[in-house]
Amino acid sequence: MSSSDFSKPYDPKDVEPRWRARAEASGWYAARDVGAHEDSFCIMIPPPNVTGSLHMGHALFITLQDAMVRHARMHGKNTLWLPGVDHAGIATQVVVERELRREGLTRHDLGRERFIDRVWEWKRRSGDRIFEQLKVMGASPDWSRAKFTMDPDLSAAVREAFVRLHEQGLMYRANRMVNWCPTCRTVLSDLEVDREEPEAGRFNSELFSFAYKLSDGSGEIVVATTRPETMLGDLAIAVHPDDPRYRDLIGKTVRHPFVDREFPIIADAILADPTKGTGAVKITPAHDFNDFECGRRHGLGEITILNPDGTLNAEGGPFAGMDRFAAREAVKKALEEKGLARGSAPHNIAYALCQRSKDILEPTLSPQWYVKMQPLAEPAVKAVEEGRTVFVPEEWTKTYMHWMTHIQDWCVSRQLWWGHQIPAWYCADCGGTTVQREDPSACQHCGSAKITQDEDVLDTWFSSALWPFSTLGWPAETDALKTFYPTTVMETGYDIIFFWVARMMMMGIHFMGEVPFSRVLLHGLVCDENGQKMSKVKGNVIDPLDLVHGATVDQVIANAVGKRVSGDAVGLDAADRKKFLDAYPSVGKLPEGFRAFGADALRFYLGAHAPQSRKINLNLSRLQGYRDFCNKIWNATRFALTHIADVAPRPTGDFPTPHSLAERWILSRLAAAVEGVENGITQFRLDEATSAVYQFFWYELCDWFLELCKPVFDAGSDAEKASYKLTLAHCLEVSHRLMHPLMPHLTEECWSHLPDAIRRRRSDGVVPEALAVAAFPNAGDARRDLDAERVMGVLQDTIEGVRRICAELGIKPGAAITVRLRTADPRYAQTFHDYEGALRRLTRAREVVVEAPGERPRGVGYASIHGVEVLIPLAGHIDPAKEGERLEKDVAKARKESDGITRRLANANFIANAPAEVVEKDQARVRELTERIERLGDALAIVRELG
RNA sequence: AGGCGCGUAGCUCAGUGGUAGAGCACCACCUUGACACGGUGGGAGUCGUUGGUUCAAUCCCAAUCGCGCCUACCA
Repeated sequence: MSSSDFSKPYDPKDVEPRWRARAEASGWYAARDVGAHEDSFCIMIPPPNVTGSLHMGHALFITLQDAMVRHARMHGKNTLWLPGVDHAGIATQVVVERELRREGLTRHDLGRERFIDRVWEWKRRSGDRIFEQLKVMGASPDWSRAKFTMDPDLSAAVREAFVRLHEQGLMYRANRMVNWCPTCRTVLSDLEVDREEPEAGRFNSELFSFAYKLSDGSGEIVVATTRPETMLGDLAIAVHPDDPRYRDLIGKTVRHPFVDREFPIIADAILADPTKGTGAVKITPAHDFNDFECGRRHGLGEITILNPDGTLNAEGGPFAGMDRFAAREAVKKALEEKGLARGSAPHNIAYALCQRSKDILEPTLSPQWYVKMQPLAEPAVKAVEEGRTVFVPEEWTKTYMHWMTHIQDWCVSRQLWWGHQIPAWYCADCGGTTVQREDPSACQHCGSAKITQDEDVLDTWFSSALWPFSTLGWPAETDALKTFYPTTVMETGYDIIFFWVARMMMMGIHFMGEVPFSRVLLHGLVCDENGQKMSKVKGNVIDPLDLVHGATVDQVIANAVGKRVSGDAVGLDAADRKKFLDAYPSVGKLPEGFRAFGADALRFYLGAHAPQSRKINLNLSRLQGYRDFCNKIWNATRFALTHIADVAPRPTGDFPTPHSLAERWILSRLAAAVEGVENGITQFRLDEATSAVYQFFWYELCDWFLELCKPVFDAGSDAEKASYKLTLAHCLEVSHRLMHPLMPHLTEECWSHLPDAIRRRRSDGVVPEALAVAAFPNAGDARRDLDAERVMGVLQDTIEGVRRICAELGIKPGAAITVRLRTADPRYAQTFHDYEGALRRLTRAREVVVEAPGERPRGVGYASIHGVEVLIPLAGHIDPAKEGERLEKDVAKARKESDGITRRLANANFIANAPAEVVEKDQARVRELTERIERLGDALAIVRELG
């Protein structure tokens, strides 16, 4: 067995790579194509971009999905987590073009074929890097099924989908207004457009006014624009029909000052708004969405003035060849010179920017392919209305519905080279379009061989929309599809509901006849400590791998601002450091830099946040806390192993028969933890799962049960020892299985060290090869025992009471004290007797005496807990002033609580309306408090006499 | 402009119609043979503000302030 020697401190750098290697050599994560859907569990990994490297968003989805997947697998489900990467059209092409630019080349220098070869080469070089990084995080997908959206089979699925949609009249080509990016030289879908709002209190543009002279020489009409250069494409001026300023001008024409053109002043109540600008709008049908509509309404035609690169074409007349921004200034200047300028005013517009290049987009007229959305959207809306697909958290349902019911046709063609080329061929002879599955050799319509394929490729999201079934072999009717479609869960970020989730819903229902997944789980964004989105510009990006492997603060900052330098972090300046430290104040508390927190600690940390919160603000000191928890698990296991090597086998198929109160108690708490984790994982509340297990393991198993084991191991009878050993070993073993979906590496390592006798066997009696393929804990592993919890609670509170007296009276831990416990309850008395050794050990008392209630001697530290009186005689040592202060504090606390409840009980309306159990609980509590106050009062009186 | 979300301890976050919880941080004590990446004890919040519903509101409703996100428009 490859395992550590359990050398002292926990070291993830040692543990994690070893288990990663073992997992890779194993078949643990393989799913089976059984052809039957029952008992299957399937999640499709949201495919990261080939260009990408691991970021916090990936780390988060790996944590959430892997926990669900491991949990399902351990429950014996036929579990498929299918990994893959996306070709990410624009993103990848941009990266490769950037690389070319460093060699002084553009893609046009290479030509389409050689450029695509180049991208493939780049993909081969770096394409699997993201998988390696997923492995570092401990992800457990079925690697043998890894897919790439440009694989031959997935490309065939894309073409099949395109052709079918075309045959069904749902895929069509149209000449419409689109958002054009002059830098990327492609059209973008509405979703790929970013809006840049102006900063508060600042103007980002100006509204420039100028006059058109009327053709008949009778005057002029003044229009206003933020884009003066577009006037070169103007074909009308629109005014509101009821606007008295312009009513008489309707029907007249104006003369263009720079090109030989006359055009009319028209009435358009839809577009013209008398309250805006001058009330007269210049109409540029080819370069504005509203103007285009207006132009169509009035049959104005369109004049395109821009080249694809954003320079002006021949229509620009004297301005032809100029860049659009240069042309803007030139047009303004020319208008001034002609005496047509009418001033300008500061103005604000929300620029439409390219998501990739950040360039300002130009609305342009262009022929593109569209998918008709309405017939696809309707069933997808219905599916959610009927609950066949459910969103968690459910408030996203509204967002989905709103978008789906206001949906526009989807522009799916892109003027790129990297992607799935559109399977449409245009005939030079008859002008017809041939769309088919196999590359045609002749025009479908006239038989001509002079056909050329559409140059464009499909939007990346088109192939992504098919992901839940294209990855399972569609369009063939495969066993994989039968087994895993519809998938169980789709887990992803809320930021791609429209891009991806909605489109998968539509395509899944359309092509498969069934929703692609029954639950959509949406997680939030991982942000910096102050809640700011991570970005290179802000300098607050943290690479999860730095957290896993450890790094100096400077290295992390270098990554954050994108100044990754091998070796030293050269080039960092004070501003970079300040930006980063402002974003992460708690880094100041990590003097030795970032330790290797390990993938398990990072997973546990990410899992500890409510997944449905919109933001997860990265807090490094909290992460450190979970790293400490890993160490705690490590050490507890290490301690236990020194005692349980000879543990007896667990009674067949059941949990140990608990002999003592402490054992019954810890098994009961274990049952609670099992329940908490089970519910947490199945209800998409990993935070509740992590907290259940953290609470149990640290505060119950380690702080109490382990400590209660020690006196038994020291001085118990053989039978007692054997029993405690079994219970301890059992709790550990179940804990390891319980925590495995959250912390796969650490738990594998710890579990591998447990004696075979204690490890849960499979139904065939064989010890599983690893936790990854072991059974998840269930009701057979532990049982709640509320009676044990109650009595144990008294013992715990009594011990804590003694400690508090000692701490607050300043009694040194070494002092030889005698603790007297007085109770009239024989059950408690028996418990105190049974745990006399533990009581001494845990309170550091020399002697513990259990006795019946009686007169109180003078000079004692005193407390009253659950009717148990705790007395610590300290004749000679005690400071009456301190003891008095302590008792007064206790009395005040009890009185305050009691008063509050009494006030409530005095309210007749409360008695009449509140549920009976609430009233009874209150009454019982008041009785207890009254008794306590009485006894504390007596004690206080005696102390006052002394003082 | 419309929609959504958030505002709880110094920080990061859970939570509930019955007078509040965690981790970290803080204070004091303890180097006890799993762990100082530890143990013990302690302090700390008028649950953004104002109204309303209720016997009872941090929780439900309304308004308001502050922050964030999304969608749309912008001559």
